[in-house]
Amino acid sequence: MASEGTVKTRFAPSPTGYLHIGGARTALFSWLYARHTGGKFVLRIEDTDSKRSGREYTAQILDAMKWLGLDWNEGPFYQSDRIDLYRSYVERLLEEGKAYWCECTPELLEVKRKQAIKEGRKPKYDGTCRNKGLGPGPGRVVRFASPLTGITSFDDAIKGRISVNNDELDDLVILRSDGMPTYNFTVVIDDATMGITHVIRGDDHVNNTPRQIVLYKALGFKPPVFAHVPMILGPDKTRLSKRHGATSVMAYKEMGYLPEALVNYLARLSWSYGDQEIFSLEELIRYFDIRDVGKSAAVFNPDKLLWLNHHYIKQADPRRLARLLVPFVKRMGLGVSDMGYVERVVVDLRERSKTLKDMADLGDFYFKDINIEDIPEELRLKFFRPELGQMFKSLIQELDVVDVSNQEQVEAAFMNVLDKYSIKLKLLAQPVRVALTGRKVSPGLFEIISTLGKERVIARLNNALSYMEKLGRK
RNA sequence: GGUCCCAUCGUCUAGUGGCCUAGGACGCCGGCCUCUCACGCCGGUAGCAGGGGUUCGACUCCCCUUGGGACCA
Repeated sequence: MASEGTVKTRFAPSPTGYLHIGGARTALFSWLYARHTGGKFVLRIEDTDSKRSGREYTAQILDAMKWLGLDWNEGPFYQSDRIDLYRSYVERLLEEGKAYWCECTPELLEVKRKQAIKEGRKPKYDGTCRNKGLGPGPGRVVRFASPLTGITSFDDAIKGRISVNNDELDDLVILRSDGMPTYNFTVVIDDATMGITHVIRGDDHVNNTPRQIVLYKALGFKPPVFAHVPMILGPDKTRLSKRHGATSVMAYKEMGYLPEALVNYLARLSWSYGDQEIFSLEELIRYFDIRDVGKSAAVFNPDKLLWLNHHYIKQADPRRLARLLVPFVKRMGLGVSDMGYVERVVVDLRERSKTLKDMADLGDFYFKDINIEDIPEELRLKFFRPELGQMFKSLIQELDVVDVSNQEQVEAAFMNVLDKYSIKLKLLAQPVRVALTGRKVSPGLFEIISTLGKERVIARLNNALSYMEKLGRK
């Protein structure tokens, strides 16, 4: 029960698919505005189109909302539970003469529509049944008697004042012949009866708004504040869709993105706070205001999201990162036992991993044995030269007597070897790296050695050493 | 087609009539750091769609054009 003046926003997805990037941004703005004003945020599932709605999608949407951290104060409400309510309002409009039964068949309407277009007239309902005084009957629908003259306008909190001539408005169907209420009608009933004060939704609803406002008026409801947020576009400047790549929120989770990165990125699409790019959730709540939302559409930029993700990976608490990394490691078929170990791995890897997926890929060697056969032959021949054998042997001896968990001691062990043979670290570094990781690119050597631990390190160095010796004998 | 909306670097944006020789960020390019790759740091590249007004003065206000988007089917 919202007291007078308390903000109440909502997010009302229809469960016809996953929660996508655009929907998530709209939800985020609604949520932020509610949190910013100390108001309430309602979740409502618009599942009246039962043919296209799926219970599994509803669950997915709720999961995605939770993952993003967008919690709701009321709901989720399901429109399918409210059919009787909608019908009672249809009934009321009928009784008050503000709606009427219509027997025009879809086929007839289609003919008329084509005719109208041909003659250059607007293809809208011609009001044939408006004054027939019809009652219910098979195949009949209920239409709202929209005002024929005048102007409907509203002050959009983002776009400014928007006006439309009432003669542009159709006598829209509010109850289908199958007894189901239509979208434009149910939204109005829901938003009004739920006490929504600010309807924050996608730009694509601007044209529906005047139709809804005339309904509000006919029903005696006070229209809420409308705020239409601009679309998110793909690189080709058309509405973001699957063909532009991943658009489902949960797909980003699967790809190894952190929710705070996606939230931060999404918040900065059509919204800004001076020059600031990085926002904690607390800052977003503190600074967000619909007044600062821009009017124009924004192109989704995966590179910038990736940059933000990397930023948050670098910032994240290692314990949390370790926990989040595990599924990605397991997905590669590798096992994880010691979480303390994973934490150290994560610290080694985070500077150079933009996603958790990257981290798992780059750090596979922490979680599996590196046998000689696992190392590409090209690398073996290039780096495991027989003349390095002595140095490897010496390095193994040095490492064997220090505490490798201490990076300074590891470094000192290397220095001893380098001094002994009067060589630069450069000469030894890549061969050792390849021996330990099976690849040319990795975190710093001393870090790796510390993390891997003496046993793994010496085993891998020995593997490389015997390979060198074998090569030398040939 | 009709109606509605939008328009600053490639992209996200700051800018609300003089602070703009248009700022920041991503990306890109160059440099430094360096055991590889990164991180980091330093520097660079690039924009007010076009045309009319209004004004002493327009990125900022108005109009038109162009371009883009959405909705209605």
